[in-house]
Amino acid sequence: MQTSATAEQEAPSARQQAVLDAVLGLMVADGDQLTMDAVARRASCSKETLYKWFGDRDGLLTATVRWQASRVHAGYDAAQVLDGATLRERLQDFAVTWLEVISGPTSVALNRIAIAHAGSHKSNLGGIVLANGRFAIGERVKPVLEAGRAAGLLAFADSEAAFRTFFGLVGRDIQIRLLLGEALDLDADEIRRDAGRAVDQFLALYGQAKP
Amino acid sequence: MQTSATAEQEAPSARQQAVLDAVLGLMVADGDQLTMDAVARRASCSKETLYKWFGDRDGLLTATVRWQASRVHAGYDAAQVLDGATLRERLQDFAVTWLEVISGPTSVALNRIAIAHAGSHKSNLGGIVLANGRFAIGERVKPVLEAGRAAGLLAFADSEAAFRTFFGLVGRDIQIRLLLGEALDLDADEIRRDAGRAVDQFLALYGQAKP
DNA sequence: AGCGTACCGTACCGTACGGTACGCTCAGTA
DNA sequence: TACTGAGCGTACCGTACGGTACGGTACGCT
Repeated sequence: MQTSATAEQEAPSARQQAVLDAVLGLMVADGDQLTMDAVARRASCSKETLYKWFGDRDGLLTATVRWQASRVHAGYDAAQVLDGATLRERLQDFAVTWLEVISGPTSVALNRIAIAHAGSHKSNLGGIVLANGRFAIGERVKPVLEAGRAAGLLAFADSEAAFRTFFGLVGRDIQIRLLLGEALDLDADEIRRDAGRAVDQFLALYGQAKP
Repeated sequence: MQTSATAEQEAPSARQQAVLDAVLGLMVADGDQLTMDAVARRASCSKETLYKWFGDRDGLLTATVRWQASRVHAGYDAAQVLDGATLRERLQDFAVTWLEVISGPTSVALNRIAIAHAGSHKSNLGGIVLANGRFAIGERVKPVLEAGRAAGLLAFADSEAAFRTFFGLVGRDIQIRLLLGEALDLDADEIRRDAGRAVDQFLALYGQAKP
């Protein structure tokens, strides 16, 4: 039996990671040049090895998406008691991180691939990207919101709905514009300002003065 | 000289429109079955005619995007003096329309194609989609916002920034989730509720009691 | 009637790409 | 040294698809 890094959920070996990085590199460099030949050439490996490791093209893409996803997750530090400044800071961090992710070339390229794939329903990259992007951050933000509510700093009924508003205030039209090819490069300063504005707006909508 | 519906900006003939509708139908039905053969078959026309009319595959796609765009635009009724109820109503209309558009299968399919295309930079469908989607609605909403400000109902410095916030509050995570393949069908009721919530939030952020 | 034009249907061509086969090298092992 | 297996490079196969060519038909126009 060969070592498929797709069917089973084994972590890819170092060599395999290098291959997946090559795939990411190609995606970023030129989205539609993403052929098995090109991958093999760039990764200096043989196509046969690619097929042995990843099964087929879809398996390679899936493994790549998972590999990238595995790098994005940071620690889930559970929030304890919050004061207003800490809450603001935590939200600001999330907003900055999210804006950095979605405006990064890797994320743009990966989302393009996954979206193109979502049209033809085989092996849903879209689901994986959603699970590790939009939903993963939701699961990380919602506890913070709930801690904020527990501390009397926020008021909302449904944390999912509150998070979605936060998401909208942070992302606005940025992701769709990038995906559709607009240049639009955000520097760190602009991201910080954007994140700050989003947090201010969110707190204006959901915050309440501590009684 | 042949009648190219691409190079020049002539409106497509009725027959050509039928062809473009066939393309849209194929896009919606099965995104990656979008081959020139399939289009010709579905439109009951010959491939040669397709090439004569649209130049090449890209030209056909471009014409299709333009054709769909030409159908979305509604009238630009200039806003005069606004009272609070009218402003809210206008914003609600925009929000409902926008949500209907982005959640429609045609929009999803078209955006998928355009986004996939945006990876490989030839003939930017992405630009056309942006111009006729995100930016077109921006140009329609901003005058309303400015009229609202003129009437003392809204307060903001930058109408573009205010619009982007509105855009984020309305769209939130819906478009990206749909593009990535989540099922997520919104019925008319949910859209109306969503739009209402977004407008409430927007007014909470930017509204001001009339002095 | 004769001719041109527009178009349909279909056959065809070239190429790019997913997937496979095979020979070669080289490290590890006994 | 001989054997094994992993993996590189390359050649190869089949097919799908973009694009072209061509015969046939319907409909003007003169």
